[in-house]
Amino acid sequence: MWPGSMSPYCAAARTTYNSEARALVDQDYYWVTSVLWLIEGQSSLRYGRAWRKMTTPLLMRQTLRTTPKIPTPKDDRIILHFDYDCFYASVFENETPALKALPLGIKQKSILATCNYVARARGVKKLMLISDAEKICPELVLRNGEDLTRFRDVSKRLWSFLRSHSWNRKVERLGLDEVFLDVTDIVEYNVQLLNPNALVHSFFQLSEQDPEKGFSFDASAFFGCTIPPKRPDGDGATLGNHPAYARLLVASHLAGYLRHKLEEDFGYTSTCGVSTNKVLAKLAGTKNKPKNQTTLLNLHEGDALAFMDEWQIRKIPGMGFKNSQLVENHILQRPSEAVPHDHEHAVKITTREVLAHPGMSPGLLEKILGGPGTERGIGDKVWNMLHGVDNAGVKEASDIPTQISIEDTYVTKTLNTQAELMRELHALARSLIRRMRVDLVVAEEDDNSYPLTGETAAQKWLAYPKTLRLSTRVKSRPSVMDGSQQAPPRDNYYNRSSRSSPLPTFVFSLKDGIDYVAERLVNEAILPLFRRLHNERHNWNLALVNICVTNMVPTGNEDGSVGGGRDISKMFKTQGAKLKEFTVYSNDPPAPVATAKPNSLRGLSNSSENSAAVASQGPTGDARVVANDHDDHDQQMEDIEAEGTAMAWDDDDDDDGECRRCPECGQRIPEFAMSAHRRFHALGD
DNA sequence: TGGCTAAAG
DNA sequence: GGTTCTTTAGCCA
Repeated sequence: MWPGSMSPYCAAARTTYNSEARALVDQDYYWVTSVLWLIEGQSSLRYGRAWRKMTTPLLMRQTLRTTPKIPTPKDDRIILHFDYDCFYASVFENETPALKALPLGIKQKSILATCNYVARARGVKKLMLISDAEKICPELVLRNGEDLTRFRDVSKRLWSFLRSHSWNRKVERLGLDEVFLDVTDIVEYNVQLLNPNALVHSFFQLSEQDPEKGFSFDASAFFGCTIPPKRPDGDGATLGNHPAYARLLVASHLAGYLRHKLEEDFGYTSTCGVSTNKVLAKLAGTKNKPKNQTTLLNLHEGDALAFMDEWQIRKIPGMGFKNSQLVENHILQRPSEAVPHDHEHAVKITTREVLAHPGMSPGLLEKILGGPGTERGIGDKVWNMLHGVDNAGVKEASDIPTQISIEDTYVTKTLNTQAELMRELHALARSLIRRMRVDLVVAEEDDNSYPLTGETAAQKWLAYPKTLRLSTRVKSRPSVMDGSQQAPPRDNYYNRSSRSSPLPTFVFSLKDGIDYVAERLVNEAILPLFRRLHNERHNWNLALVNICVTNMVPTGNEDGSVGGGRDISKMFKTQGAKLKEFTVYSNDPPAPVATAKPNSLRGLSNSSENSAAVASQGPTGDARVVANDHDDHDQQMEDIEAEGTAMAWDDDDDDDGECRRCPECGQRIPEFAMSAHRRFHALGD
């Protein structure tokens, strides 16, 4: 298969790109002089160039005027893109293997979030209405996927596995079911290891230290599919004469191995794309789904472009609905009002058509897509993407999410009463605290360094979120009053409004139960925010409530997370300062006569367990400072309870004066919250 | 900080 | 009859 005349791979693998410089004159591109190229700052001595052939002087003038720059492909990286096959469905199938043989759909409220391939074979599609799906496939087995916990857990496990095979920690998760890996280093290392005389019996070393750790593979062929399909007789590029070829080939085997392990060890089949940047890897992967992989052989200038040509621009990651439609409207010379704007109108146009459009250039794209409020440099970015050039790096793995949020929608039955609100707020707050403890707390390995915790299972926070945010969305009521044609504003994502405040530090106490912390969070922080959003005491018509913690301050530790936050006592001091602001703010509107204290937790907060231990695990070990600070906060919180909360539903109070003692916990509960409170007891955890 | 938009799965 | 639940990122004032 390999001509004997080819040079040894080891030498070839070290060949620089200079030796690969080539001109592609046989495509209908423009000629641009290299001088022009240099003037434009696009010079590249390392890479070959695509020369665009100009056929007419007119075109030449046009080209020189608009100077479309053909982006320089940077193909010195190797990127893998993993996509777990119908992930949500697979999670349920792994829990209950009998489901594998049945058509399975995962629902979220009234829509089908996803379904397995058995269901797809019967015509069921993702994002269908449940009612439609059941019509098409009455035997469809449905599972509820509104609670994402199980998916998050599995996603994290699979991600950790992939991460454990990375040398550079560049392992980026996209959603729950996709992962990018930059494997340039590990692949390059293994290319050097290839023995040209024994390709069939190659060994892939997964560890630089331990040469035994790895797997055998056959380097005489690609693993999985390739684009273009590899002809058995070869097509010129070989392991010996093309470095990118060797890297992609070796990478295809790594991808195959990782996919195999994901399936064997975890039970998840996946699809993988192998290429030199994120966009290409992701697109390549979609060519053979499910349970397969595809390596894009973009070995020569123009290969990436040829690959991109066929794609509808809407399918290119990063090209969303809005931008695709703007481009299509321009190409088809269609006024933007001409297309139905309400529903997602399919954008059909392909990369080829866009690039063939007269005068197309980064500048023109900037004109089409740019403007106030839009991303700067969008023209260049899209232009590059259409050429298969994507310089975005794979982000380094971080254990710390930038934000944790939890929300629920109330589409059929909006929230209107305080009881309903309290019930939902408590439920959301409990989920949030649970999530914070799962995602932000880790076991502390070194137990003697924290004698002050006095706890058996030493745990600590990876990061402390500083900010709490509450967002709501109200469902617009059809206006009965005016018969005008004015359509009511659409109830969409963007009709949210939000308020934020510092996150009280008691949420970091791991000693207290979730319910207790959640209850306090609702009463002491979320309700005040709610009142800043809604003056009315009821009839808000809430269609959505979201609570979110963000603004993470890493505690700074061994795990490679970005530094800062070393000194925890300092961190709590800042929080203290913030909390003072908070207190002031809460009192800012002249506090009304506090006749009653709705939601007061005084009964509970007097109990001795309540004192503290917030951050007793702080790495500084400065217990005194921390504890003092915390006491401060407690005091402030008491203040807020006494005044802030009472202020909250201020003015004309007719019913909030009455509080009753809960027979179960003895807490004083305002009348309106009593039913919610009882349910709270009934639910247990 | 908060509003708003866009995109992703 | 019905569009879920998030996360990230960017611009603007």
